[in-house]
This record gives sequence, C-alpha cells and structure tokens, in this order.
Amino acid sequence: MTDINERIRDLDTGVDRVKKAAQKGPRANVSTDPALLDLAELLFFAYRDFTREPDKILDEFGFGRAHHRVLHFVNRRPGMRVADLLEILKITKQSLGRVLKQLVDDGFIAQEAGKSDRRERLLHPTAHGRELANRLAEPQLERVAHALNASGRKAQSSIEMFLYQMISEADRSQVERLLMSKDRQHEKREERE
Amino acid sequence: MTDINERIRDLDTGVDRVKKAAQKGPRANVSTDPALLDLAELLFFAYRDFTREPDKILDEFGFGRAHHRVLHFVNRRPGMRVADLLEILKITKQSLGRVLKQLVDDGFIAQEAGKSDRRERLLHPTAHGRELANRLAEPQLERVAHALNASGRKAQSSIEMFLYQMISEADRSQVERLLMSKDRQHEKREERE
DNA sequence: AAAAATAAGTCAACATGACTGACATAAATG
DNA sequence: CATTTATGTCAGTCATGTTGACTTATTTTT
Repeated sequence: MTDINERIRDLDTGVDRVKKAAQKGPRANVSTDPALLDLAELLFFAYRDFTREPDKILDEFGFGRAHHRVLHFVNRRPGMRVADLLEILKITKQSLGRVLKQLVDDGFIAQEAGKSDRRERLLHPTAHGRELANRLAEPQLERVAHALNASGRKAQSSIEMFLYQMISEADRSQVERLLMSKDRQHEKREERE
Repeated sequence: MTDINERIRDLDTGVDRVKKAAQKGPRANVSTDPALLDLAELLFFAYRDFTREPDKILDEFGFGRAHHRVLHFVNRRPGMRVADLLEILKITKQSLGRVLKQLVDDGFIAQEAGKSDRRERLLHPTAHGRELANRLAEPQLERVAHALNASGRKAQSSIEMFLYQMISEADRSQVERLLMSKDRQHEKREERE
C-alpha cells in the first residue's frame, strides 16, 4: 500500500509533464482525436454506474445522492465545518442545509460548536452515520478495486493523476489538501474511539 | 492516433487480468485500502468539474445537462432511435421526452421515420445541433487532453481500461458497441454531407 | 465599547430533471 | 384480426439545485 504523501507528491509531477508537452509545439486540435471523445463518454458511463448501487441503498432511508455526498465527506473528515462542505460540493447553503438538517435530525451526523470559534458547527458522523457511510462506500470501493485490477496496479498512479488533472486547476490544491487531511484524521481516529 | 478497434480489443484483456488477480487468493478487504477511497473521491471531483463549462454554455440556450447528454449521443451516433437513447441514459421515456421535444422544437435535432420500421423515429443532429454539440464538447475535450498529457500518453490505454471496467458488467458490451458504432458513422459522414 | 465581518441557519419562491402509472397512436408481426 | 412494439403524452410527485433577503451568535476590527 503506497503512502498517501508519496502518492500526492507524485501528482505534482504531472504539471511538469504538461509543460514539457506544451513545449513540443502547437498542440493538435483536440477535436480531431476521437480517443478524447471516447474517454469523455467512458467517464460519463463510469460515473453513471458508480452511483447506482448507493442510490438504491439511499432509497431505503428516504435519502438521495445529495445525502450520500454530505455523509461521505463528513465521515471522511470528521470535524469539518459547514463552509468546508459548501466549498467541496459547490452547492448553495440552501441546498446543503436541507439535506444536512435531515441527516442531523435522523441521527447520522452530529454537530458541535468549534472550540476556538464557537460560531462554527463542526460536523461529525455518529455511529449510525459511520455505518451507513461504510455501507454506501462498499459497492463503490468494490467497483474501483475491480477496475484497478483490470487496468493493472502499475497503472494506478497514472489513473490517479488523470483524475486529479481532470479537476479544475483552481480546485486542485484544495483537493490535494483534502486527500491529505483525511489521512491525518485516520491516524487520530484510534485515539478517539 | 490509435485505431478504435485496436483500442477496443485491448479492453477485453482487462478481463483476463481480473481473473488472474482473483486466482491469487482471497482479495484484501477493499475497505482497508485508502487508495480506493481516494480514487472514488477523485472521480467525484473530476466529474463535478467535467460538467461545469458545458453547463454554463447550456444556460445561454435555456438548456440543462440533460439536453447536453441527448444532443451529445445523437450527434455522435446519428440515426439513433429513441429506445437506444433510453438504454444509454438510463432514464424514463418521460424524462427523455421533455428534453428531446425541446431540442427538436428548437431545431437542434431532427426526427425521421425509420425506413424498414416506420414506427421508429431516427434522430439526427441538424447543422445547429452539430455546432452546439461541438461547442459543448470543446472544453471537455480540452480537459481530457490536458489530463491525458499530465498522466503520460503511455498510460492512455490503462485509463481507458479503468473507466471501461468501472461500467457495470451488464452494460459493458453495450458501451463497446456504442464506441465502435459511432466510428462507423464517422466514416459514413463524409458521404452524407 | 461600538461597528463590522463572519459562520451558520432560515424564509419564500422557483427551475430542472428525475420518477410513476396510465393511456393513445401508429405500425409491425403473429 | 389480435397482439406486440416504438413512440408520445397526460397528470402528478419528488429531489435537488438556484436566488436573494434576513436573523442570530460570535469574532474581529476600529
């Protein structure tokens, strides 16, 4: 299992590769390469199916995909603020408020005032929340594991790089921080439980 | 530029790789590998941003993401039937009907009765339709091209494989056929225009 | 200490795109 | 002629996104 920091450091090397490629002269017109459109379609299909099993489970609870996203990130990064979630999901306070309220009311997420800044509501998954988050993650992880096996584990870093570079440049560093921060949480978790 | 059939043939080798990996004994529990969750999150972020620029363009026309999907597939595979679209998008006739009607009314898609079966409405993009489809595709292709450059072109087939294997098994052959069929259309296009 | 900024929650109103279930029409097929 | 199929449509519902304005509690700035 590769270390997270190692993997994240690798993501940066992609930038150099892009610069090098750009120096090779004017890039071929993107609309002439049919492989690009194939990839775009594959991404659509991959994502379409990626959300299917969780959606079915969510139905049992009267939840939707929006609840999944909120619960996932709160579970992954306990202690997250509401503002952080808004940044990640890129939705409005209104939209988030609705689903968050339901998750809190139904006992999947607990709020607690920040210690240094008591205006903040730090979000934590409850035991039920963790359980549901894991159940929702399972089919998705199976799917990713399968696809990873099929593409050869050697390709894993390239795939991470590809997906990482698909993120808008302005948001990449935020995601990078997110990937690192949840790992720090992971280490801390042993103490808390 | 790799031949499409060669690339699709490659997709099948992934199956063998999965079988081989399975023989190595009981697979490690997927929930213990943090890299899998990272990939799942990266996929979320990649898709989140993948749809942003097109969404903005669609706004100008009073269209939404659903219109994009319909127009994209009709443009990619002219002559497609309504039933094909339903299969691909996995939505109901009702949902499709609404957006399709708008695209037809606004002159982006034309319908024509099938020759062998006149119940079928074969869907074609109009000149305006092709223009809009290309405009919507452009930022997405740029994004994919960028990400591909960053991950190294050598990794391209692994990335295609990964995304392909993320598709539910039952739908893979359908997608494979789709990827091939639009290419046949591509060859024919020269004659028609 | 007063004023301004910030974090969060809430109100009302609205749009989009999903869903269900039933039904209509035209054409093909047995 | 009866049935099946491909498509379109009606009516109603729900989930999730939007905007803009406003409140409350708390922190920060002046």
